Amino acid sequence: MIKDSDSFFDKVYFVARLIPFGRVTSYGAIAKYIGASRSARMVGWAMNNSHNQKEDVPAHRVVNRKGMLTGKNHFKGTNLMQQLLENEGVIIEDNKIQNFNTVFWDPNNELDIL
DNA sequence: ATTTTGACGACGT
DNA sequence: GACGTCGCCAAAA
Repeated sequence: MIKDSDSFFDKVYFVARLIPFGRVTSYGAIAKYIGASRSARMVGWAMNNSHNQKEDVPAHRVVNRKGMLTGKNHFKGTNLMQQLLENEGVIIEDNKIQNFNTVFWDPNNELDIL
């Protein structure tokens, strides 16, 4: 479970790793869940830094609130992020998740069922 | 040390 | 709904 002693970044990584296969969430949703609703940008920054983490973070499952793959240029290839998502059954077209409403996973709504 | 730049998002116009 | 502003705060310049 998340402890208050965990740093902001650690919380972001923790939540990101909880995203189920084939589901996605938004930076803002994560930020809100960890108690920093107005710091969505920091979540994005955390993702950018996620490759430094010991355990890999499924950063490809995190998009902005519109469901657009704004961070795809931060991945190796030009379409790696999209590839990974489509591999999980997510429909993507023009850098945007088509079935966003169905694959969206909000930790605030679904994680607190624990 | 100061300024700019973002994987963002909520609001106001 | 498109567009501009503002808040947010860590890095890089």
